[in-house]
Amino acid sequence: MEQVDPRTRILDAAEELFYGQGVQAVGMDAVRAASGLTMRRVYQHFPSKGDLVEAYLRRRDARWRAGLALYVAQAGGAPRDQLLAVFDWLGRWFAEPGFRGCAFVNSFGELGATTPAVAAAARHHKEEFAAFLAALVEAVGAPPGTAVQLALLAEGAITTAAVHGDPGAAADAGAAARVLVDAALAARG
Amino acid sequence: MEQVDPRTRILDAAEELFYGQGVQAVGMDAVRAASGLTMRRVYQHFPSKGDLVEAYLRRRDARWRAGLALYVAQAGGAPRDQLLAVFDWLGRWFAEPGFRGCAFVNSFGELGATTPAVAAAARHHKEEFAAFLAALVEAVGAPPGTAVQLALLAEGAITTAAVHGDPGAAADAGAAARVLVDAALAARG
DNA sequence: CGCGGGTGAGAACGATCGTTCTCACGATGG
DNA sequence: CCATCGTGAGAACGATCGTTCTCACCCGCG
Repeated sequence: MEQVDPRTRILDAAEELFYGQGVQAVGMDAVRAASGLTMRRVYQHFPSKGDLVEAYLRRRDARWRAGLALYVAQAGGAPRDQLLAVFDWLGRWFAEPGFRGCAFVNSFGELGATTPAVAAAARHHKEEFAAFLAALVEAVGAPPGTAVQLALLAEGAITTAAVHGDPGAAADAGAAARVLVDAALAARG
Repeated sequence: MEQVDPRTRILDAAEELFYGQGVQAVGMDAVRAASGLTMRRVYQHFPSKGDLVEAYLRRRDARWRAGLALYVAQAGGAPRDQLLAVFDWLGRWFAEPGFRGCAFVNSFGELGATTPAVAAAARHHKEEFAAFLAALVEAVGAPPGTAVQLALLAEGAITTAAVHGDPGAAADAGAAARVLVDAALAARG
């Protein structure tokens, strides 16, 4: 029935478990069981748990940013609408079942101090997101500093929504973003 | 020489280790060694690691909020200056050696899904911080929604400063906060 | 003096983890 | 038909973890 290639099945299982419970809380045997494969096959594709963690973060980064970019692009309209669509997208993400905050922030807190690759993955993910915002902000015609501020809002919304279990943080952040963007545009004249 | 009471020594050791490396990455024996006590004494004060983790989070929450409140109170001046002093204080915290983000967010990511007490501690910490901000915002005369927005900025600054190792996030958040507060006052004006 | 209770120091225990190995089996090629 | 190789299934291994136990020792009280 499931003809998905083994690597994908392992990554799917790892992502669900690592994200949902934390990396250290999940044993390799749980990943094996959830993937429906044998231990041998798992280690054949990922020689160590560290490799699996890195692959999990890499794939999640790519998917997350692609999903955001797609949503924003389809939001179409004026650059300003695209910018604010970022916060709509966050709100949808927050409302998904099993949402538990940013996988990179969570991994960073758990392993960042001891596993440089995890810290680097988190930094990379946040840099890419900041660059994405910066491009949108530039299209709007606001100064780069505004992009940094919007990134802080988005970051805070992710964490707040996770801890409080309240997707409404996205709307709060979006409202603040609108004020900041308009203020920056007005100041620039 | 060290006549500090054992409980404090254990909590000091636990805080440094748990915060610096993550809770799961630190074994009870490391806490024992860092506290300079025996295993028996450690378990005498904290019957399980979970108890120690909860005590660590409780004490850190109290200290963190007391430090913030003290700084803001001493900043004196107009309510608006007190509000912005919050971000000064964050900047000083970010610049401290060993800063590694919010202990509660880190613990939440690591254990929140499996340990309800940790999730509750994180929620409580954030609620108290939000309430603190709300009081300052009310004193300024801005609407409550502004406090929520400032909380998102602060939250985002903490995470961003941690992941990028850049204390400048506090200044960025402070600048955004000033804009939001002034805009809210002008709108209410 | 003797003895009971608490202590220090660390070994021991059982569970769990990441990783590797065993071994019977099934497909493949000569 | 037989030798070979890779596989599935899971046991095994060594390390580490949280927690408890052992035991020699020291204290104050009879």
